[in-house]
Amino acid sequence: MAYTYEYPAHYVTVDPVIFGAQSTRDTCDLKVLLIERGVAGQPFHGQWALPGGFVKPEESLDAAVARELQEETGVTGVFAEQLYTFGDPKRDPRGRVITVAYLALIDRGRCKLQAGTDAARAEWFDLDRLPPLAFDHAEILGKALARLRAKVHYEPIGFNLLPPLFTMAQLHALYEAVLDRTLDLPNFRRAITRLNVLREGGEETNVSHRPAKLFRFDEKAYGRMLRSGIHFDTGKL
Amino acid sequence: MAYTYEYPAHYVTVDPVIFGAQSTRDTCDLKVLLIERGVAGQPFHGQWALPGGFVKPEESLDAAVARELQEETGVTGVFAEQLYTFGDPKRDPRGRVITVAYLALIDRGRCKLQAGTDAARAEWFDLDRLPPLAFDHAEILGKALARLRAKVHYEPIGFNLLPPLFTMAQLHALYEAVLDRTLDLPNFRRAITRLNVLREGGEETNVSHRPAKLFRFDEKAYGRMLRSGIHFDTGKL
DNA sequence: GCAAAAGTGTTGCCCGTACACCCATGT
DNA sequence: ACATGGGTGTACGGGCAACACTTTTGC
Repeated sequence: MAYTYEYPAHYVTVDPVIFGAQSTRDTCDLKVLLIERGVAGQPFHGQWALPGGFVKPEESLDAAVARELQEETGVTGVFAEQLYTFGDPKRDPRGRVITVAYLALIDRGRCKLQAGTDAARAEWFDLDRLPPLAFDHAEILGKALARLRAKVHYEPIGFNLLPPLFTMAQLHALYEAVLDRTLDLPNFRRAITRLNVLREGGEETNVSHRPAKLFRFDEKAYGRMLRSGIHFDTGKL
Repeated sequence: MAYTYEYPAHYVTVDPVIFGAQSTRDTCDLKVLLIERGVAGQPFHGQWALPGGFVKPEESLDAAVARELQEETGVTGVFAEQLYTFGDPKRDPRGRVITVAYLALIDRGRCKLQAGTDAARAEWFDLDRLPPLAFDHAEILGKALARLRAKVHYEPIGFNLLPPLFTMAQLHALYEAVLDRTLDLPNFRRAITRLNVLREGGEETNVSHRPAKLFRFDEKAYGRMLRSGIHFDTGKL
């Protein structure tokens, strides 16, 4: 290396907040993935925490998160976006650790939970029944949930949280779960349709009523929309 | 220290993108503060860059930014919010440096520019006449500008960029400068007034036409609004 | 009185909301 | 035929956009 610095170095971790949805025909429950800290002698032993890990020397932050996500969920290509960086000097009792938090979204149906190296077990938790969390992870989780709710209004979330083919009712149930309030289904349908980011993909079968159309997210159409400068905007939904 | 880690450490810097506005009666120009890298033998010597610096061991990220801002502008209490963290392993040729970028807003009238320890000089640049920037600072600046423009729609920006007392015309000119498009002044006036975050503070004098009312930002009213759960929303302005 | 800039009124239109209503399928 | 959920039509209201209009000062 041609140059070096005369400055102090810091430990840096990434902490993804992983929201997972599981959809049935007309319900959707949204949970968050936590791990139980399993190394005896370490602070917060036995408490629940976000499934983070240290950043390796030659690894970008995004790559570090992708690696952690793969280790925890067994799935690659999980959606994740950077959320906020927490750098209070006292946030880790062992010394200074700066953490870059991420927001990750996944369909729980795709996951095979695997406890990581320093976790006793991994589990999905309801958002209104969270255990006490280690470090400042409660604050991080709060910020992630706020971001998720804000995101709904200007970006096509949900498509990461659902299976590839889904019905309007499922998407509707997901939005209700995320926003924690009811949404008029007819109006929701029109609001989404207006965006032109869905492609039809067949129909339900074997239901004792009119079959629902199935949709898939049209990433190309979404890309075109962004490039053409038109804002994705679901209004107030 | 009771515990230590067996993991690699990283250098961490903060890089504020400092936007500064200068208002006359009916114009407003928005510029960004850059420094010229002044230490011979260091990479990007002689090029322009964001005025960042290393985070000290016992210092929070916010404190590090506040310190940098004070050093560069001579002003304390400058508005700054965290923007994004850039951690590509190759972003600094000397080795791995992770940087936490901040968005800072200030009234240029308050600034006394001071070149920092490793800067030859500091200067305000027009946004459409930027020099080539060192490191990945062009990307950081782009992200900061996008955030500033998005912020306008849901938060009372501008009040950090103007003197304590200002006219509607000045605020209007600022919004036009930030968004880089024209806004109907009568409608703008109503949109702002509806928010109830301004207090009247006298009138202009010595103008050869009807004097404009002067306003100041009412932080208490804004705080009350946030706590009561009402969303600040300027609509599409 | 006139010019110049501050500030108000008015109208049309779009879009979010609420809710009544029709459609397609299995039993 | 009827129950069940999928999907469409319609009418009301609030807010943004455009622009005509009135107000207040200095000269």
